[in-house]
Amino acid sequence: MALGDLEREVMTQLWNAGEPLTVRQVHERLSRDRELAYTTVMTVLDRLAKKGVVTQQRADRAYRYAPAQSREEMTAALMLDALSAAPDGVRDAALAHFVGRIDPSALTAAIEAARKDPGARP
Amino acid sequence: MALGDLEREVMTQLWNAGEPLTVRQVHERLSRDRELAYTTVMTVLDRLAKKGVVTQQRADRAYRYAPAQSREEMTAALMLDALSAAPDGVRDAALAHFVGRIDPSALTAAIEAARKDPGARP
DNA sequence: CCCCTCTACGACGTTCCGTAGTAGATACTA
DNA sequence: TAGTATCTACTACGGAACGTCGTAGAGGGG
Repeated sequence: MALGDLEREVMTQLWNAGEPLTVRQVHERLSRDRELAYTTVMTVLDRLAKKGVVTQQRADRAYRYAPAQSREEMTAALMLDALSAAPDGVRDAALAHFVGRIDPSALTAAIEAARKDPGARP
Repeated sequence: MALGDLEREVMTQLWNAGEPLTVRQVHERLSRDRELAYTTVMTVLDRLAKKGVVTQQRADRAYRYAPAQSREEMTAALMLDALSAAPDGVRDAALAHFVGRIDPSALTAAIEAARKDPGARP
């Protein structure tokens, strides 16, 4: 699921917050950098919810929005999407190209981390 | 660079061909499956060229179009884009999630292939 | 009762993309 | 040489996504 620029900024706020935020809270955080109407943030959060990228929970009168996935999960999912777009015969070569471009030590660390963390299985 | 559906189909034809193709050739190949105006294919190829995803070379009167990158390279680049979109602190965890989801043997094969093939260095 | 805060819904401009037509240049052919 | 086929260049149009916001209406607090 590709996100727009503002949608990504909003997601960043939600991820950084670590807890569900209201529209107002997101708006406040974004307003530190840019000037944006309250309803703009509301629309974006609503669209993100309809895409399933964030979840809405009612608390008091206001909704609270939380990311449906962690930033790591979503990033990994996007990488997988890119890889799956290639046909079977190309995937191995594509994967080789990919690993050829990332820091080898980061890769081995990631493999180690993945091996001891069962939290990333389909 | 995200591509549309038809753009991706055109790229597939170019990649499969293994040599630069004219608009007419791409049109013929696509016409085996679907019905499409010649100029539609031309427009798509032109847009792909403007995006830098394919290169144009004039041969005789007609342009010949070739992919700017191999399919493996483009796929790897897209994966890298997804990874780079995450902020520094998240990349390692995202990478761990990613390697946790792909076939481990495919991964080790890719590492092996990347190690002995110098063709994927920045 | 009035105001403040929320959500719901609609709207508008821009950009991207699929799709295609027309015009004009060039080349081949009868 | 006149006509026809082939190419590119330019324009266009409709739909979807997205950034951006306004208004209407419901409900709580002073």
